[in-house]
Amino acid sequence: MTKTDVLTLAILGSLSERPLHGYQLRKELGSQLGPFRALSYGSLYPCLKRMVAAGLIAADGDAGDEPVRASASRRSRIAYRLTDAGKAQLGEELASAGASSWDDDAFDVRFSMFTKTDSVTRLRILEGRRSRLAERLEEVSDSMRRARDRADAYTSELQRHGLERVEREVEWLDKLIDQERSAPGGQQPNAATGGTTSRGENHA
Amino acid sequence: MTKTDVLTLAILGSLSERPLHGYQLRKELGSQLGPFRALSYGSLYPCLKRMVAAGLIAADGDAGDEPVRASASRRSRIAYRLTDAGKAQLGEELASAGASSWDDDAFDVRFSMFTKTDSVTRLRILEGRRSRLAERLEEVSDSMRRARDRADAYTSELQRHGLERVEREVEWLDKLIDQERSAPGGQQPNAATGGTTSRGENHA
DNA sequence: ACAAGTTGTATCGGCGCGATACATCGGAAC
DNA sequence: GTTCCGATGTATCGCGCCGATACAACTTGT
Repeated sequence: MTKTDVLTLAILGSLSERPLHGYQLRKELGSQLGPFRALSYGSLYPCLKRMVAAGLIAADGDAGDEPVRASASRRSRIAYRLTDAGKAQLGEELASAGASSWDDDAFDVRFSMFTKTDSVTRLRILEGRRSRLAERLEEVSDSMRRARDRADAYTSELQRHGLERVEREVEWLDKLIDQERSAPGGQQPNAATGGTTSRGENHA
Repeated sequence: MTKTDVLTLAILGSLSERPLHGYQLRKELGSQLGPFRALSYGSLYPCLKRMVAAGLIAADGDAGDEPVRASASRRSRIAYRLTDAGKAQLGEELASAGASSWDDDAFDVRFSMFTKTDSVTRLRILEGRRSRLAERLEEVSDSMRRARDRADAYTSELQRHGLERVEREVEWLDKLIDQERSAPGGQQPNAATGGTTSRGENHA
């Protein structure tokens, strides 16, 4: 119920913009989350099926993507669109900020949908992610201290590098948290939507 | 045959030091590759079974780990040790430097076993990894250039950060490659260990 | 006109993960 | 002294994800 898996959430997000079929969806998500971690069809299509079965999305015969070439026998394609249940689920998910929002695999997805998220939730997720990373920092340095002599130079170097990588991400998050605090409304370079965002309770 | 999967390789490496049972193995590997990506029993035990079936390892009744408390009914544990076939497989794998040595998930494992690897192979793996990362760099900047206006600020920021991360790793590799070139014998980063490191056939 | 590449949907086997279960042992609490 | 908790230890189940693969129709280059 409350356990929307990451891929489902990502698809929900993409389809909220416009209907898409599988192939497009894959490209979209692939480049959204960086070209690495490109999602495979072996996960996509089964996931779409699950979502249809769950009533979150519906399959239309075709996507209204290319207004040109109206008649003739179009290549077979299946366009998916959000149902009301899907929209509801997405909204619910976007408003939430639990541990599942800052796990390794989930954080990127949530972050890439931040324009659809209100400022308070954004901040909560950013901070949650930061504290998760801080835990890791502890674990790694502990582990390095403990293994001081036992570990060979290459293993140590690997750990050192891993530690550094996490430290960098913490710095990145700190920067983002700062920005979010100083401009909670939804201030983005090229999104001039003067919308519904802040009402009442924001600002910690 | 030639397709040794990553977990198998990691286990082969750990067991080459001394016999271990599952629980120890998990800790060992977990801290070797950083405390994150802690390997689960749901993969470990099945993998051990596969390896036994393949003849790479053998199961003894007990590990000779704690010389104290000789008698009595020891807790049930199964110590695994490498067979000759396992040693051969490990040796073969360590001498090889194919694409499977610098994939995302495999590289760390190979790197953490570098003390067991000769200098020429080390350099090949390091350079292979570097060029893989260089490809990614290209892909990401392409993707960012292409999505210039379409992407919202958060998605762009995510991509920018991803790019930076890859750049950092390339720098790290460059440093390592430099060190490896200037001290091919078995010299390690900052290890003043005049100790146990190289014995036997080092230096190609 | 024909080949080659791109778009598009779909499944299969296998593996890794999280959850879970169940036993034993050491030590701390009371 | 006994009771209970947490670490040690082995094992399995379901399920999601991946890589490989197959197949079909459209598009473009030559």
